Amino acid sequence: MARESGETLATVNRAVTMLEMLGTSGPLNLSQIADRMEIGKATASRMLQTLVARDWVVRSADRTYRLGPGVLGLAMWKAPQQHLIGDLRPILDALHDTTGETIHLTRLDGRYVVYVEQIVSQLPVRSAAVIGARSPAHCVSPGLAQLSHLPAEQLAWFLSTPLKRYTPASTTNPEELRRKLETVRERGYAVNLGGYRPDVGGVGAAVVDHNSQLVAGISVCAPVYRLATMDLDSLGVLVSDAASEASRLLDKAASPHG
Amino acid sequence: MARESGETLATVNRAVTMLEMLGTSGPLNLSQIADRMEIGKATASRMLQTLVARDWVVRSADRTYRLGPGVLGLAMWKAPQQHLIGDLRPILDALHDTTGETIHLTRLDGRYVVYVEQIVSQLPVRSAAVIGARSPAHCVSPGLAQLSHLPAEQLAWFLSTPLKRYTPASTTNPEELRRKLETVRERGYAVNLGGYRPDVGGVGAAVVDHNSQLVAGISVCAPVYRLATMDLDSLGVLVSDAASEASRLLDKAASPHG
DNA sequence: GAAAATGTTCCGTAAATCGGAAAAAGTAGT
DNA sequence: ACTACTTTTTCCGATTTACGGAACATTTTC
Repeated sequence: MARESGETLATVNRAVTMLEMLGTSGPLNLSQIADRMEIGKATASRMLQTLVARDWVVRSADRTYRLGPGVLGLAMWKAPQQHLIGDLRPILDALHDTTGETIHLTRLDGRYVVYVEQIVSQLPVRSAAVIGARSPAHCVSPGLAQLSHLPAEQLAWFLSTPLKRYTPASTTNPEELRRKLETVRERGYAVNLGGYRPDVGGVGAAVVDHNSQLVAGISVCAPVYRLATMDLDSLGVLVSDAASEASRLLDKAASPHG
Repeated sequence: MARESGETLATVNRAVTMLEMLGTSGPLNLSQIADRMEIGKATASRMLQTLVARDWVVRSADRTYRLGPGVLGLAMWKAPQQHLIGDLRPILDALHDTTGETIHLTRLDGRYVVYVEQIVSQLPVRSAAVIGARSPAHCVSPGLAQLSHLPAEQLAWFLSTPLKRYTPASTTNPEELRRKLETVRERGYAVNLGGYRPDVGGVGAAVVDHNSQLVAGISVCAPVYRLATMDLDSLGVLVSDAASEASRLLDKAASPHG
């Protein structure tokens, strides 16, 4: 074989081909896989054993193979999240440039928001989260923004279980929270002033897809003392516009596949 | 290295490790990846190039790598496909029992149909496809049935590029094909007699969802000599009814999730 | 139970892959 | 624009790995 630059790894290519085949055509048995890939059964057997050992492929009792939780976990959770971050990064950057504050991208997870991505303020006093960390959705601006887009049944469930108090500014009355969320929904953004950490606040808005399904939250997060000096309406419009822009961007990214 | 049975392929293991790492900790640059995996940078570079070439990894302008649409695609294929086959299997079975011929479930993919599922005839002479294989949409009955449900712009695109001839029975004139598709649309089923393989034909109909969006094609496929002995109108109605039943079933299956 | 089909292990050997070093490309600071 | 530094890519000798045919083992079918 000629040694050319840019050649790709044959074994890796074979593994990718096998996984893609199982994805489009699985379940398949060993002979079918070997035939379609035009490789020896011994070769196919070894590769399948390797992928089975890693839970990337599962073998059933009927001796057929299909994709396993290892790769499906990547495909269904990890890859979409990375795409979300990658696609939305320019919008987060722009919002950070405009405000100079810490920007968060979050997703709603049960009763919490999870911090998926952040751009940290360079100001001397700033607020920052840990990626992967969680905050109670009803106490922070990105949570409120996302809750305001929940389908009614899901919101009813959320409001039916006790709302914990973290600070004097936490909202713990379900009816009060419901009214608050209606305001957030109409206005397009949510404000939190010390609802979870007494000295931390933010302004957040929800990113929804073309079916109005909730995708994520974008928020500007800052020390309360600095938020108090800002025109919160203007900031809210800024964040809400960023979220709308994100929604459009996600639509554009999705539609070529239609 | 000792040659032991049950050893797994080192290169495949490295690729799996890399992809999992990108999923968990991505985006990462080449040096980070090489350090964490304790492999040479040259090795990491080659593997990343391979995965980038297959769209399983994408490289950003900032020289970081993250999971790509290829991995994402595994989930997209897997989820809708599994659902589709499972739900429609009883309808395919019934059609096979009634006709005794080979039944195909296909999806339109660009200018081709892809064979997603099949039930093979037990008659001594039969037609069969390979799951995952493709046939040109304009030359086979499930393709014609699905093309007849394409939105106008997509059909215009399809007709604007040359229609390849595979046999004397292939339709290669765009206006002729357009008229044919109008007939198919009105009638509810398509007939192919040797348009792709000279001795193979079929009768197909399209499965559409509640928004009249194209989902799949169902077809009865048989040797031409046997099709010639059948009442093609009756068969067409049978297939068209099966496709309608499939559409109803998919609606029912879809609405609890709404 | 026998035959056929399918899958696994063994082993010689060709092919593939490795990593260090050199070359190329990219970034940051002045 | 230039320079220094960092990161990535390419080259190539050498080693390792992975290949497939054949033998063997297991499972399925009649």
